Amino acid sequence: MPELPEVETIRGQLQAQLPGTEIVDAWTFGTEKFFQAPQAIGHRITGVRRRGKYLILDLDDVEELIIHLGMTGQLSIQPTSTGDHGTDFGSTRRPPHRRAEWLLGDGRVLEFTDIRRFGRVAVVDRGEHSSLPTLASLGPEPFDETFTAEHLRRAVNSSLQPIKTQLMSQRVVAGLGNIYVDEALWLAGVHPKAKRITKAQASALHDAIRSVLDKGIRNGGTTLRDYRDVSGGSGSNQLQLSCYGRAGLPCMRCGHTIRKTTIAGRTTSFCPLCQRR
DNA sequence: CGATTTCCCTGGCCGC
DNA sequence: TGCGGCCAGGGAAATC
Repeated sequence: MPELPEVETIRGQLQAQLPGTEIVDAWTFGTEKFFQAPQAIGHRITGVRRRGKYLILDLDDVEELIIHLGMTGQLSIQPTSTGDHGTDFGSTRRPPHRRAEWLLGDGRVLEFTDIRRFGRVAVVDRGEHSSLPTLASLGPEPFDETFTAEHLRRAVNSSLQPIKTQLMSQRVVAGLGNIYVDEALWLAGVHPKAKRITKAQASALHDAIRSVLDKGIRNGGTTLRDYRDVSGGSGSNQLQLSCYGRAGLPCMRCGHTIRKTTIAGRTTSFCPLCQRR
């Protein structure tokens, strides 16, 4: 369940290791979500950016290799010296959930493993995101100056959908998923089914969103089950969660029992006392 | 066009 | 021990 903090952690590690290297070969699992991986062959990686939960590897500043990790996607970089790969890259035996690999000019291999195949790989002209509708209509980055409390209030109040549904849509603000939405709403004291928020609530929620994401990044992400960084390491933010996954347990602020409900098809935890409608 | 629903996937876990 | 059933959930497509 990589959300913004997990993807940002990975982005930083890739940015430290990839720029300047050329992609000289590629392999793909072959199904629709991954088959574009070889289109990156022949390009040099010039930088690694992130938009929401999407990783964007700039290719010669004219194309982009876009990787979404979905629910269980993991990236790793292996040196050739491990002997992991044979001399014939194309016919190397691979683990069962490997979805794509990119052979780099210096012999290293960028590997994409994704058990449940909710991830996705795309190669597009720079900035051409129409084939990825969510990316194309993504809201502002939460740490960008264009993401303000007023933007948040206006966007939320312009729709009749519950606030959690809106925050999950990626259109109001980019990068939040189930974990950090529950954390932010709890921290701000806003009910997940609220349909209108006051200026004071918008301000509190704006700050809470930045706060929980910043904390997540500083903790190297939340590892509940599958998430690992590029080195295979776990994050530690799962030890710092205040609300997500705590249904039935006492609220860490007021002691009332955290309740569980379903919103937009997603399990939602909240404190009925701290987060009133 | 916006809102709602369904589907994609597999491993882990629970109860019998 | 084995197995059916359920759950996790981001995003895209289909439907309303």
